[in-house]
Amino acid sequence: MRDVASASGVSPATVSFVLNGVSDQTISPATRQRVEEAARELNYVPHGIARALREGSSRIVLLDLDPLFRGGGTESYVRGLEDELAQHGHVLLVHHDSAASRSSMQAVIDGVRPRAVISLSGLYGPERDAADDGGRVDGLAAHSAVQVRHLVDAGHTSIAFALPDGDRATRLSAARLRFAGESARTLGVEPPIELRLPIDPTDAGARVTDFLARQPKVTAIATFDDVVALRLLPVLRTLGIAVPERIAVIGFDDIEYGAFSTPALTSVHIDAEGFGRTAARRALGLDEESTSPAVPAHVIQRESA
Amino acid sequence: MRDVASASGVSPATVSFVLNGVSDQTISPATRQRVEEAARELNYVPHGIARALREGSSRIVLLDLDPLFRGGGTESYVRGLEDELAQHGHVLLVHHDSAASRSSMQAVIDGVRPRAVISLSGLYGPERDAADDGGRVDGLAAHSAVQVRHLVDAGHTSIAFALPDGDRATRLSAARLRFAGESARTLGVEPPIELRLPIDPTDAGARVTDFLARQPKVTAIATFDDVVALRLLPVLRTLGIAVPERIAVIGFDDIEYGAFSTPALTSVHIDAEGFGRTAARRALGLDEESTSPAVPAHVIQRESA
DNA sequence: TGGCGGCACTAAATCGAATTAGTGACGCTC
DNA sequence: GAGCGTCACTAATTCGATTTAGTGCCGCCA
Repeated sequence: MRDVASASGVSPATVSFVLNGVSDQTISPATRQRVEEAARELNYVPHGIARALREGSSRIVLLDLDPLFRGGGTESYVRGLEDELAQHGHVLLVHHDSAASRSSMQAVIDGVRPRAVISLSGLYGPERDAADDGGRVDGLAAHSAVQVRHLVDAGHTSIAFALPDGDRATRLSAARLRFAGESARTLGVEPPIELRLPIDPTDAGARVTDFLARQPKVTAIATFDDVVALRLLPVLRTLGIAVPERIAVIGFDDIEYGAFSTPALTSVHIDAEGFGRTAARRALGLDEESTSPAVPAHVIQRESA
Repeated sequence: MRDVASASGVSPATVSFVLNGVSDQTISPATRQRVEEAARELNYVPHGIARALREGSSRIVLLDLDPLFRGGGTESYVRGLEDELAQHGHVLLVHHDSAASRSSMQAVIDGVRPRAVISLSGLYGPERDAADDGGRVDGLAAHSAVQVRHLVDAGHTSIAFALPDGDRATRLSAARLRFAGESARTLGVEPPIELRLPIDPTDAGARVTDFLARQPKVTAIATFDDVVALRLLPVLRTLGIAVPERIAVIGFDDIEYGAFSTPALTSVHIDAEGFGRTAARRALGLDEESTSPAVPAHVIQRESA
């Protein structure tokens, strides 16, 4: 900045005023132009660290991402966040919160002094004290409702909810199951019955056979996400269970491969990018938290439900 | 820091000396202890931004991650990086380099002044001017060789290399194809013939039928990764092509689901976490770049090859 | 012609740590 | 007992921007 100042024959303070467009300072057009030109000439870029020191926080927004959140629209969510932040001169950085480094989050925060932290990690616990996620969790509830409603509208009254077996995504899938239960209740049907699907297709087949024997009234399965649905479909096929005639299946996320399964997977499309944008705007304090975002979800109707 | 200084009755400089263990300063044990205690008491954490300003760069290492690198061991790679960096007081932050924000990378660098940047994005172009990746690319070449050698050792002399159709991962898959070609040549067989596999299984079936009609001598297919292999297997099954009898298939990455396909997928296991650790050590200048890391790959022999 | 207000800037403090150049006190030697 | 060296610290500068409190100059009015 000092170089720019001396190149344009003014003081560093003036350069700062010009480059930041400080409104309560009067700068003559001539000076303004000289400074701008000098800055361009020397291709000056503000030193983010110095600025952060003075301002108290950097222009970085931190996303605390649990491996839990692989897939499930997170990629789009990140894209939305990043784009929107870039539009306001901020930058998104992701901290991948592996179990080993759980404690490192504080170190990261102390190290970068981010403008805001968006934490998806602690979001599904009972406390919900993490930063605002752009309504993505609330959206999840609303979107679970869309999934269940599609089945109920089609006449199903006894529904199962399939989620992955093992402890990889327990908190998130527990939340989804809860949301599904709530919306079922609102729609006047029984809450979905939990069906944990093992990874091994043989085990899964046994599990499904057993499940359907115990729950003969079940005619539809909503799944945790499309990945589960795409594992479920071949299992049902091997068992000779017709989809959607005997059992209807609806996924969640609308991933690419869903269109190519047999039968093609009906799913719920979620505008994760929109949630990302909202989260960004809220993190920067541009939107009111209270205004609930109208990020819609809709059913992608294909063959399986 | 000033608080710690006055609490322990010394100057800020002394606090800095104590807390950073500056070696060419003599501090009396008594003082040292008083300072350390005061720091603990006030739970003082160094202000990363201020430190970064003084030192010229922050204790952040930036990973520039292209969506290209979804999967394929990247998750483990990140874990390895993060763990190793944490061990040396550094922190990993990931910049998700979406196409829209390609230009934002410079902004990020100016904003955080990272200690090092590890860029996987530009790594497969002809220039290779990006930062050291811990030998992951070179590893990729070596590991491609492992994949091809397994087939050659089993007596195959005419090999295909299956990669995803579409332009999502072109640069990376082109590199893999090249590496496979090189190792085939070294082993004295013809370089693998490219087979692009469309996502739609029907299209894929047609493509494979056509391919095998044109290349009747092909008896084995090495794939870009396990995901491609897991798409290929059902396609071959539908076409009535016996695996591994008529066509052997070997994947790459050793993902979890590979053990549960029919037939179970033979694959190459890669220690991506090890590459991450190496990349971290190199980024911090702890290892020589020249010492080639002995991060091994080995074949996970199952049924498909 | 003295005083006042506004314009267009500048000087200097500030953010929090790291670091260089000292400084006072003490011990030791000749 | 003057001089030197070591020990155990401290004062003050630095990093690069932002920001507050001025300052000099000009014009205008009484």
